[in-house]
Amino acid sequence: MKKKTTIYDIAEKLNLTAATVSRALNNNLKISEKTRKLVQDTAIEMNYEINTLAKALKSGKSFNVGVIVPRMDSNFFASVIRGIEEELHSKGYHVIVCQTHDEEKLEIENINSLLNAQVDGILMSITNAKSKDKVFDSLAKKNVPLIFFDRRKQIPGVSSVTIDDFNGAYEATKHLINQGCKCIAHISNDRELEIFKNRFLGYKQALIDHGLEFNENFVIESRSRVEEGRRTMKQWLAMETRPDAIFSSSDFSALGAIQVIREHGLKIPEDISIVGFSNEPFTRFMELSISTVDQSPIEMGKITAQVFLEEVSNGDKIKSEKHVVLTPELIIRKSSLKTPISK
Amino acid sequence: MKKKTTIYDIAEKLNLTAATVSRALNNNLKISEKTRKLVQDTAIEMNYEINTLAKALKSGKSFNVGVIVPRMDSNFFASVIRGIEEELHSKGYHVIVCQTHDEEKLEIENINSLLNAQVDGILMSITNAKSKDKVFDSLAKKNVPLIFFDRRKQIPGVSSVTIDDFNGAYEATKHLINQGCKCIAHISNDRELEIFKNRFLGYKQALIDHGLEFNENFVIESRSRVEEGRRTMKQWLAMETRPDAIFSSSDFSALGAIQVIREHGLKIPEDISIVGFSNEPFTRFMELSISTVDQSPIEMGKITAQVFLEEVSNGDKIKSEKHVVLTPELIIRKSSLKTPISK
DNA sequence: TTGTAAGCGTTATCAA
DNA sequence: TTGATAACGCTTACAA
Repeated sequence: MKKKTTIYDIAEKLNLTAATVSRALNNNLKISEKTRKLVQDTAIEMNYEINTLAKALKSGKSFNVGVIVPRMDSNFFASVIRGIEEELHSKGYHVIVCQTHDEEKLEIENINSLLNAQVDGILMSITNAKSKDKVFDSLAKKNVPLIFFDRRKQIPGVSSVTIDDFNGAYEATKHLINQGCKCIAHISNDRELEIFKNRFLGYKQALIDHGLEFNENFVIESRSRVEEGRRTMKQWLAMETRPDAIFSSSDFSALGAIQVIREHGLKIPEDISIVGFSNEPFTRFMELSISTVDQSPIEMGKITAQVFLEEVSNGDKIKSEKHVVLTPELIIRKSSLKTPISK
Repeated sequence: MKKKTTIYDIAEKLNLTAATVSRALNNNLKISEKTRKLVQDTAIEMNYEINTLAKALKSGKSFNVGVIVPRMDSNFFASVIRGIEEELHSKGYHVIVCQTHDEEKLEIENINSLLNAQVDGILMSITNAKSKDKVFDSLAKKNVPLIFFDRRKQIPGVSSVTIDDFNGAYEATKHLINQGCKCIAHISNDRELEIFKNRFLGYKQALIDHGLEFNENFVIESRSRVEEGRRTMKQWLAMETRPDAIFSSSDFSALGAIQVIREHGLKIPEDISIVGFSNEPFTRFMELSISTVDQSPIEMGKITAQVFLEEVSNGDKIKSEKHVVLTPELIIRKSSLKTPISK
């Protein structure tokens, strides 16, 4: 029970040749119905299973794709990955997931080792936009499709799937303004990355459009983590005039801000209103549910996978970028609703 | 810039043979220092990169391992995976992650498609213990190492890495008893799975050891999800005598229980005390922080990977099971501390 | 120390 | 419709 059956074993048993067996197994070619049936039946009988490694060597395709995310213990990325998997499994692809933990070094390592694993493509949410062009160049040279989702970077020839972050941020900020907030602060993040730049711009534009003053002191960049949200909020509470609302580019830093606000004895949403970003499950489950912006991650994953499949099927044709932009949805919860809806 | 350089290209350029190049590249063998250096230098110069597919075909190893988890958007599983990755990357392995979403059908599909992807081993946390022996048999037949972590099943010859769930549950329950709770309910889960059986047994034993009555009505099986915790808690609150403490086998269902308790106007921990399991980050971040049991997931991942590596290096020797059991740590927070420590 | 040649399991091309 | 053969890129006895 050790050795695996190959097409040669089947061929031998049926007095055929491996080529014929291969054809019969792959259906499509010119093969008599009789031998096809015969081959397929004995294949089952002999427990034959194709050796994907051999097939991969021959075809030059591994049917593995790499997915690189900053982390996978957030609902957002886990859901994107799920979407990717659902779309790709049925096409025979497998997904190798790597985490960067927001470390550029790990990101580069991941790309290289995925290349080394002969993946047919890399779908990624970039961690850090600075000067990684060398790695991306080598991807291009090797003709390995690269597709960004969510956190992207402008690279000629590289497609992306994102949401309309500007709009999501604009609507969130507008909502806070409608709630009567006058001094809205923004927890931003590395604005070298488009998503954070756009969230910032949407926030700023909403202020301007509604006649509120934009104040640089009320925008701080921090990473998407609870501790960073805490740090940022502390800075603002130490200022002489404190904000009366926070629009955070991340649910995690929003949560950190909420903790600090409460520790200072302030009330949410009365004293300070909050809106986060991503619709992480905990925003719904908190005693004080958190308003946020949903990014339809599963759909994002599926579409990313589809874009990848398109690029693969296009093969060596002239590369063309494709940019899909999904529409975000503002979800209003307790943390920003000053006039509660009656139960 | 299309075609990749192979060892033949290098051989040709240096008037050597592919075999020599291969040897020079793989260091170890008998090769003159001179040619080795020469080969390695030109390899770099020509941008040579080994074709892992060919190597895999030849060696019969893909250097991919499959990891199957119920879900990866929980900190616990994400951290285990991280541990596995950290340990395995340095050995040249890649990790293919699959989620079962607690569906047995998906689990079987995942196993099969990982086998199809020629993985060198499967590390998994099983979803459902019932009658899957066929799949596991085929793993054994193919000589693909299988290692369970956390959620395991007793299969002869299969190693596992778990925590001492009995002890974790015992300590958690004892803590509730020490807090003065008399009627402690237990949110269990599929007890076909050892971890849940053991948590149940630890809970029960703690009751018995401390002279409390064990009542079957206060043990309900539910899946590890917020909604399920809600459902379970509602059942208990509808009973004539309600519990004064809950020990949940999952942080997620503990959270659901907490929501329902509050919706009924009851106070935590005064009216009902709660302890969860897994130390998910949200248990720490809640306004009402949740007591829980830490399972050191990263270490669990690393050890699981080590056990895998051992099995691989053992090769075809007689199989022997190995069972590593880690010690859990009870973390006491607000949800179960009736006499708060002074700040 | 290096070369020769076979083989890993498939598929594609050409011929029969 | 089927067979023979080469090729994918690498490793490894065996020979030289």
